[in-house]
Amino acid sequence: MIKSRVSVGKKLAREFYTRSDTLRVARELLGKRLVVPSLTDGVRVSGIIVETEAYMGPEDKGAHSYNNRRTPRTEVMFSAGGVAYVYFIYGMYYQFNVVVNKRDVPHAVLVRAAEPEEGLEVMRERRPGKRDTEIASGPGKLTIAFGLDRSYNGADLTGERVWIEDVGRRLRASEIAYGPRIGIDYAEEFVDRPWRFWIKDNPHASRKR
DNA sequence: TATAAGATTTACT
DNA sequence: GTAAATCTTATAT
Repeated sequence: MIKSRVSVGKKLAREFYTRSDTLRVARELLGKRLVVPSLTDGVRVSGIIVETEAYMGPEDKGAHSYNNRRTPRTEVMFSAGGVAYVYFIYGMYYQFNVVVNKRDVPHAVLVRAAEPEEGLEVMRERRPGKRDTEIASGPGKLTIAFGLDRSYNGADLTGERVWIEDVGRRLRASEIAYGPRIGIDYAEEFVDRPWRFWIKDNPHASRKR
């Protein structure tokens, strides 16, 4: 059996994440490759990011860091961009975020969905009975498939545990769709802000609501 | 200490 | 379409 092969990628540098235009970073993460080498079992999994959401505390009522709320959970968002923010939600799921912007500006981008590339067999085991388009088509599903848990909170994305790389894919504006974020009905006037981005017509994005 | 709600998914009616 | 699963965090006694 022939091992599937993927294109060579270039790990995104700190400067990609520390930019102050968080919405732009959220858009530019589309088409990039999320890589988890999984040092424990030696299996490397990766996939192309196809859906993101921007969270821009302190102004954003949908963000955990709204009004600069600083707690043990939100602390990592106050770091300079380029680290992971992983938190547990609904008693069942982890969510994987990328911290963006300068130190003390608590912005983050939630990675909501990915198209699996490397380690597909392992991901299928972690997501039994699911079609390939459902393996990482949502933020909770993605963390299960990629094996991301709380131990990755605060991980440096320029390090060796988890990172995002450029695969030379350049998306046209017409290939990017946007709309309101999901699951933040409590956020009042921020509910309808079109801060969710996905690759248009990509079957690996989360289902429409 | 207690309570409510959550950046979700799944199974079931 | 509705609800259960299940636990951390924030906020209020």
